[in-house]
Amino acid sequence: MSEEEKKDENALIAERRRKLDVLREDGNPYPNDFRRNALAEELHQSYGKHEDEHLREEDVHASVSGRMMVKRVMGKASFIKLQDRTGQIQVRLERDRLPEGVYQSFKKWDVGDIVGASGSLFKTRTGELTVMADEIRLLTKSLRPLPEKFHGLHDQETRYRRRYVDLIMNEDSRSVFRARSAIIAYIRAFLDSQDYLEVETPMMQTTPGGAIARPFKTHHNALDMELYLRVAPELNLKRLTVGGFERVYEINRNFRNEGVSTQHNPEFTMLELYRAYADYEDLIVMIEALLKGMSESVLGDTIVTYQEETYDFAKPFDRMTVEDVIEKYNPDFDMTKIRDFDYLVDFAKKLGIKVENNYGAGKLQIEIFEKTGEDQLRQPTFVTRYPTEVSPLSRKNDADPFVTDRFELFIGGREIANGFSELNDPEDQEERFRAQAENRTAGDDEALVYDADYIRALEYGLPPTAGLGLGIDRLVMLFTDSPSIRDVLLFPHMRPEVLD
RNA sequence: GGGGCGUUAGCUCAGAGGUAGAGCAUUCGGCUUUUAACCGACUGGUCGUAGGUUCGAUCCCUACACGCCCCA
Repeated sequence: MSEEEKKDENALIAERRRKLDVLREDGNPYPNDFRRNALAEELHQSYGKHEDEHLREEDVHASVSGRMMVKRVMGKASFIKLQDRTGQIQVRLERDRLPEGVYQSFKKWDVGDIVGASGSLFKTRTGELTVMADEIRLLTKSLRPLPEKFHGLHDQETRYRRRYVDLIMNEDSRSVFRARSAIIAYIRAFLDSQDYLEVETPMMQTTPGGAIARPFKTHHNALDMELYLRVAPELNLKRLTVGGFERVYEINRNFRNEGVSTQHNPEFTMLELYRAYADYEDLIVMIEALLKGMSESVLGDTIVTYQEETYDFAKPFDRMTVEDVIEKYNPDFDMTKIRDFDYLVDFAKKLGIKVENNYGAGKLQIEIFEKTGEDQLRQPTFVTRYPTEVSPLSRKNDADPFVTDRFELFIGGREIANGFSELNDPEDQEERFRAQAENRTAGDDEALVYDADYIRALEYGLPPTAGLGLGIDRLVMLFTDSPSIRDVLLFPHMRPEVLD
């Protein structure tokens, strides 16, 4: 880069680029032959309690490396702090303990540079464990200044767009993503121990299905065909259950072409699992055990605090039916008319719900439920008996075919999980698809698409099965007390940034 | 899609219709146990973009972009 171009650059970056030029003259400023033998946290664990005198007697040698987050120069000696994946460790540099000229070069290094250092451990007057460097090297020159050390990086937009800077600066952010990883690892261990098989099914599909949602469309050039990004893996996972994989799960991305909000990202992560010879009641038991174990494992406590509310995952969760919820939160509702179409239409309209002409009593119930009850379900609550009309893949209840053997789990007013006994009667499924197709013709572009191969699979025989979907992002929000889904996604969807 | 708020130095933030401010960072000097190190000096800006009003706009008005929050 010419001096001319450097002038146009931010002065701070230009200054560092000049330093880089000097470093290049003396060799490679990006060496890859330094090897550390200790991590910050290990050293604090092993030697944090030792007295200075004791450390000096033992003469413990350590090689550490990481990003230089603090640099305090006091004439001929300095303290720096290196940050590695486990934390920070202080290093002391004294001019006269280092080879000729090293200290002079070090003074030109910047906060943000990646540095490796070796030396003996000691403790400072204030008791901080420190490496007294007898060797120190610059391992990567950083050209861009980090945010200010005290206030850090606060700007939400920059935190999402430059997640790398956010992760360097904010321990809170790092711990959210460690928790996310721990949650997913816990789920895998839990399911693997119960003999579930983890599988991967296509994200690009010719027929999107498995959920009532609008898909993203894309195009395959060589085959010259339209493809859809999946809205759910459900139908494929049940095909595998037909194939004899009696316990399967997939943890991966779904894509839904909807608005973006604090609760919704266009791509999000779901756990879906299917278990043959089980029903939705078995799933309810399983979720309670899963969430209890997860909170113990990830948080070390079964009490989860989210935005000033607390939820106890050690207690059995509340149970209500959809109709119970409508009754509880609509005191003026006449429950003798809970399935009366005309009454439901009037009631819905009074609530300001836009009633489409293909709505039946079941859909109207759900609209009223969502408008008046959903937000109120703060404590973990299984809501059961979802109308058949809005549950096209669920098994009808034997005693009451208006509803299905289905539940959704709500925590903090939000849907976290959705599960049901699967509909394995191919003729019933065919009728449900037809009804959905009619909705689609009527203009509902979220309705299910008729999937003839899925019917064919059911015709071979899907064993009695229970299936569950669990929203990982919302679960992570809950466990990390994050108000926005963007806080738990490493790279949340953003409109493109204009970079010149 | 509608409403509200925001966008000023690398970062965190003040500011007022009349030559743009602080702290930290940078640069230079000093300092061999610092902890937001300290002391001294200096530097750093198309005030989101484009129009408009005005003698004069970063400030007022309009549109747009991006973000945050709420609503559908």
